[in-house]
Amino acid sequence: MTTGGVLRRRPTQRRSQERVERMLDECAQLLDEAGYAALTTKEVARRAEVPIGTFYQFFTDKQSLVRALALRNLEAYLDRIASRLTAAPLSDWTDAVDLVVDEFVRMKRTTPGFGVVDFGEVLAAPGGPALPGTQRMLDEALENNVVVADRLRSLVVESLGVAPGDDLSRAFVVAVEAADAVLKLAFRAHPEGDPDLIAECKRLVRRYLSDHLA
Amino acid sequence: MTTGGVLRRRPTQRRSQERVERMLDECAQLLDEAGYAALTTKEVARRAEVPIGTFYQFFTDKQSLVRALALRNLEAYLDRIASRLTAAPLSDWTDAVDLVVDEFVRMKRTTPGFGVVDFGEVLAAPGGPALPGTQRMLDEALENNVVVADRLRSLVVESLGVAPGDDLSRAFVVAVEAADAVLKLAFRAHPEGDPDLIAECKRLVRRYLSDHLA
DNA sequence: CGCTAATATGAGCAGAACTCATGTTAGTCC
DNA sequence: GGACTAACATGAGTTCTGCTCATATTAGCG
Repeated sequence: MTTGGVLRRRPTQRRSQERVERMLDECAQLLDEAGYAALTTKEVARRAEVPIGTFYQFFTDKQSLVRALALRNLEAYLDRIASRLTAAPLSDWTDAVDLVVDEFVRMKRTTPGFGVVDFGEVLAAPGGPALPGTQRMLDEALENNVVVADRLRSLVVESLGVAPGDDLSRAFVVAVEAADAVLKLAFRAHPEGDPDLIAECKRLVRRYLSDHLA
Repeated sequence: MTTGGVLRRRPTQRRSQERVERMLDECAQLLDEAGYAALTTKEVARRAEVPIGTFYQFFTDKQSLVRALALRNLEAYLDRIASRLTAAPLSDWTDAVDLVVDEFVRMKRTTPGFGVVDFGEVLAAPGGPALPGTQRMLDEALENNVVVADRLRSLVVESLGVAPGDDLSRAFVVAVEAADAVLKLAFRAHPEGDPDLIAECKRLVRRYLSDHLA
């Protein structure tokens, strides 16, 4: 796990590494139980059996905690996609859509706190939405979904051997953003993910990408 | 303005009505300035020149404030769509996509706090995401985007005279959810809304809906 | 003019995020 | 072993936010 610049200090000793991991686990649990608004640093610390001071040794912030969790989930997701692609390469690009969506659904069902992967507001740069003159760029990779889109694109392109067009990058970003939204809706509508909405999500993405990949 | 069951008590006298309106205005301003996390009830009250006690006379909650604002924006949006449709009926359903998206962009540019129209987490039922056994249903209309989708569908169907299929309802929900996500991305990428992403949003929706409306 | 419901007000309470001064351990070089 | 440094541990305390509530004032109406 890389957990980029998310932590205040990276734990080097075994015990503190375990503690950080435990805090992330409990954070995920609490997010699934009561949502972000009800998430409490004290409760996370209490459940992880860690004093509150230790929490703030490693996380600068409540957001920092959630961001670190999102990053961990995101990497787990991409790793699974990558390994499934190398295990069984694709014959058709439409299979890639199924694979990517199904894996999302699978992780959402099994991985606590997986719903936080996007979480635009929280994960974006601090200070809230675009202060005047700030103009956050796409390629600054502040957006989680943009990162996912980029990795997915390279994985799929590699596995299929397509010519990497320029606008393919943007197309993937759009597709990921849209699919993410529809899948989240599917899980808001039904705890296990509304099957019809999941199917529609695939149809949406296939329809949209067919121009670029057919 | 209807502001459903959002308020703790509906203001009947002129002065309090103005005060509630002023609080919503300042809320919108603050949301655009610093985002939801930095939003403070005290600051809203201070700017609206209303004591904090008065704030809680009308709003049960900080969320209640934001929900009321979202509702106000949402109704303004739908009203504009409706009046534009009656002013100049559509010849082609693809025009409806342009109209709906362009109007969204226009309002996002001009109306403070318009970004809050969806705001899944915040607007959803209190208690965070689906507690075990709760299973929030789509047709409970807790989802703002579902309301928007339904209204848009009836408006477009009416203006075009299409046969209202059963799955058209779900298709509109999916389209609205996806379009909303992509448009928000467009505004995160560029303060005025990235034109390429706006164009892609239209393409996405047209592609997806063509099965249902062609 | 009196009566009721609506409105007004801000000190104060509960609790959350986060700090910091002080103590303890792990690793390393001699 | 001992000495030294950097990583880690700790929880009482500070600050600030959401929100309440007892009490005072006003609007509308017969």
